[in-house]
Amino acid sequence: MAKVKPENEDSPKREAILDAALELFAELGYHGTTVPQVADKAGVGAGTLYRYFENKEALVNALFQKWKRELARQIMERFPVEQPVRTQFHEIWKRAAGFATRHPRALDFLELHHHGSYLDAASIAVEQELLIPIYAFAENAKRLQQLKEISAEILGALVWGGFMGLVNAARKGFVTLDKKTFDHAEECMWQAIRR
Amino acid sequence: MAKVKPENEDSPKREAILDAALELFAELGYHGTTVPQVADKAGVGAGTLYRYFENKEALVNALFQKWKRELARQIMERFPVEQPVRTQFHEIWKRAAGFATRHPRALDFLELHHHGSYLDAASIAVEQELLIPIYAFAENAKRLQQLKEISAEILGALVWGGFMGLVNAARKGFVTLDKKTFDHAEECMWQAIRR
DNA sequence: CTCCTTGGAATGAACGTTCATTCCGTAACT
DNA sequence: AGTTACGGAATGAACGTTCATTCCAAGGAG
Repeated sequence: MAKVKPENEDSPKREAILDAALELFAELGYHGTTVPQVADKAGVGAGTLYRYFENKEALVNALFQKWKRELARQIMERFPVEQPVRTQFHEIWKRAAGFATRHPRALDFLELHHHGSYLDAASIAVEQELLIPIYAFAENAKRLQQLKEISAEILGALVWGGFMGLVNAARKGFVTLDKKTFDHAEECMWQAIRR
Repeated sequence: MAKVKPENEDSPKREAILDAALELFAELGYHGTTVPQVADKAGVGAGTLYRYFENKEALVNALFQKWKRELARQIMERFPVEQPVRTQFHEIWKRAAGFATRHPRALDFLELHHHGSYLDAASIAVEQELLIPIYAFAENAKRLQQLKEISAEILGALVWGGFMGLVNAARKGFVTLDKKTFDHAEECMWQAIRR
């Protein structure tokens, strides 16, 4: 009755397709990846993919929203609202680092596709889910006179940019993403934004 | 007999093709841009493009090397070797900011294509032209006990990442790349790396 | 239990389209 | 006239997508 797609959520094949697409899109890009390639890697027929996603564009948007939301969730879930600002920053950095080591492909994919004319309005809107609480943290910390008197947007861009710079340097083999690296980098970026 | 290309350097058409390719590759990506699109925007026929570049891949590699070298040149030319470390850092940041405002498309392009399976060995090697002097600056500054005792690779990744984070935030409209923004960001990133 | 029917899930060869590249007639120069 | 540069139609390969067909699990009939 209500079922439009065969298995609207949670289907092993749907997950296999999303996993295969994540690896290929992250490595080859959206236009550099072919649909049969995704189907092959997922172990399904090319036609099957169209039972789960309307087309290639719908697939990349589903993938983008899935991982952007997952990133936002892992960073913001049960955020220690009552803790000191420095502790909160440590928590954000630690969670981002955890995500980077658990899902390196997902970060590559998000970074490579965060602009892209094939992203629809829903995908662009999901950006906000991560940004709003981050900006809220920055504004609050500034009110407590713990951060520099600089716009939350600039501070956020520098911190997130520094983090992604580290991830990119790791992919090129210039650094390794171990605990010591993340700890050093966290201290640097805290000095960058603290008052 | 020896002339393989009609005008091996400096030809108005060659430059027009490179300019058109820069805009399109930066916006649509390598695989998302078609050769006739580049030719149209450059105001030449599709066949003409192949008089100046062996194929699409040679074009994107020429473009990558051109702008990566130009970036390295603008940042490192007549570097104030005798000045204090803080002044040197200011100079690097100022030059990078100047490049970002003069050639925003070039930064977008380099950022979007710095991984990419179509880049050849020569393109990858050009990365070193910027990295080596930057690391030399960091090592020297550390020897003078002006920077944190953290590997030059990490410090470099954070500073460059922060800078690119700013540029990306500007493309999404979260910040504007005026002098005040760059000055604030410079102070932040100096705090990030200073001892 | 075995056989037959049924219908949704899955498939991959085939389709129309689009792409990178080539080819060749024309224009521009020497 | 001879040579080189140019443009854009032509070409074959590769793409995203479709659809006629196969597969398979479940259920009813005997």
